[in-house]
Amino acid sequence: MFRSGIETAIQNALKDMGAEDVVFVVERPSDMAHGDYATNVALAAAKILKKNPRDVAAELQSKLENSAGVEKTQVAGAGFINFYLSHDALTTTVKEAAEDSWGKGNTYAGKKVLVEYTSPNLFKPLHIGNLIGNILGESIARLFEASGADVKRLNYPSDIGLTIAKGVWGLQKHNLNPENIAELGKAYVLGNEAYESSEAKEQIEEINRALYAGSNAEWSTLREKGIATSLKHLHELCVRLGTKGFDKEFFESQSGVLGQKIVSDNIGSVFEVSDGATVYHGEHTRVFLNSQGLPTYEAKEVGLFELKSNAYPNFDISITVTGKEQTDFFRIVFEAIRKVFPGKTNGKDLLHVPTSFLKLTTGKMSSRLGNVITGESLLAEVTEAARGREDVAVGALKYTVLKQGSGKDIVFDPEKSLSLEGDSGPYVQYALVRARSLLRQAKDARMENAADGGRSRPLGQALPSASILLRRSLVHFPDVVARAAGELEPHHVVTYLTELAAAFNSWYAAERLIVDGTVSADALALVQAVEHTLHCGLDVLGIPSPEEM
RNA sequence: GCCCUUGUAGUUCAAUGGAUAGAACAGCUCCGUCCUAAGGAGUAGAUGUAGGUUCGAUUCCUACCGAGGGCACCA
Repeated sequence: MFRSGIETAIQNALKDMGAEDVVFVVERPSDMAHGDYATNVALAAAKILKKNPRDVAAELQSKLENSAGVEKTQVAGAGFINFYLSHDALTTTVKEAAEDSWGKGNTYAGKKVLVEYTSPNLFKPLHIGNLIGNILGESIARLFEASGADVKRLNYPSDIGLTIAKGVWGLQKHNLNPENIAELGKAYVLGNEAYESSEAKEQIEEINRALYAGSNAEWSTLREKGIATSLKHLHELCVRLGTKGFDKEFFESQSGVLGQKIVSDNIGSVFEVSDGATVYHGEHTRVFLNSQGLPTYEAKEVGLFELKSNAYPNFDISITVTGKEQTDFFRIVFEAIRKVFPGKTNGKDLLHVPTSFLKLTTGKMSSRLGNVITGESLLAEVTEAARGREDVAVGALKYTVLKQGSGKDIVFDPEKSLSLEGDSGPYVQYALVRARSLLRQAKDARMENAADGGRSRPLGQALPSASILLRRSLVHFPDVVARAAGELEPHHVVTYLTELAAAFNSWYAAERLIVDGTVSADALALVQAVEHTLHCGLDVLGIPSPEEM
């Protein structure tokens, strides 16, 4: 990593100049013409040293010229110092990029990170919102793994409550089969309609109470069968989406009972009774136990924390990925949890990562259940558009979800389906497929050690060749992964991969790897580096890497 | 009413307080004896409004306008 070397060199130079406390960055310049790294240190130090920024830059420049891997430095603009990597440094990077350790950082080494995501309402058909949470959570889990953390994947399905009661009512009333996922979904929709129209409101509430109490064997059996069917279906869909298995699943039926007890035990210290309900007064007041003494979603979160922290007492970071409408809710609930469990939460991060809403424009999906587009029908629809390739469809879907910052709405037109060209998952997958195809064919070619054509390019002159641009893009992959993990923002990886794929496609159009049955060692190493980087990048996003398309 | 998030090309998204605001789709031009055209090259097009802080603001602050969400027994 040349960047950290440059940072250290700058810090030493600052010390010489008596300006140690200057806050500066070494970053990738927005334009490659400005070099491979740039720093604003002179601009930041100028004020403290009471000198002209360009003079400070010139002074620093002379002290930085011999940084590792740097061929040339340059003072530019208002006082930026630009660094150009040497040919040897790029060659070293290309070699490193083909190794297993590429893109594997250690910024979270030794940390235990819990990522809770997907967490559907069992009985309800899996909708697009569940899919988005699953996609984002999986990528965050993989980013932390790539950064050295010990990651535990957690799923927190809702297996008790009004939703389940509605489903049980529908199963019984309409004599539907709880072991058939389609009939189960239908039962929920019918139950929901009946509840909304108050046709069966009281019956369903009675079922709900009986399920909590376990007092009706027939209803409880329907519930258990439905849960088993629903979970099985969820796990199958996770496999299709490429989610690694969950390490643990916690259920609301467990967290509710626990939460109820913990909240009751903390009345007076953390919670108060108000109008018969047990509440927490934070930024605003939230009800943890309703006036019947039953746990609300809030109390269940308290119970869930107890379950999580008992299973993983040494965790460092606990991440919950859910819809962004719950942002305020979690702010207050985490605050309450910290008061209930000061010892267990001290020094630990409790984070909520909001998922986007998927806003549908006009248009219909071919199969619907109730008024909701199911995850499966969406996947089927996109697979059809992807010429029958589910791996390409999963790539397209995940790319669309992950390409923007989390929590920002995704506008989606089901008629147009998802983009399969340009800035899209298949675009990156296709670049990888091309690289793999080249590597397969290169096995039969003769190897030559001829130097790459860009070697003697005089800096600052002529347009850099496609292969030079490609090498210079490769350098930044580890930084991008580290930043994405630190910010919980997979979209940085998406943006980077698209740029790398574009640079590779330009190279592919401009230059040939195999000429008259021979390949150059340099060029082959470059293709191997690109192949490996694209693969690692897609892997961190949870997007499949196809062999051919 | 209070709180949170958000406003960038016709559209969908980028841009840790920095240099000429990047892509893609749609539009208009080109590229097919050649490693997979789900590709490549070119062209045109954007920071909601008004102030402020700063050497420098899409980014930070204030107000206004627009959009989404939340605010007591749902999850």
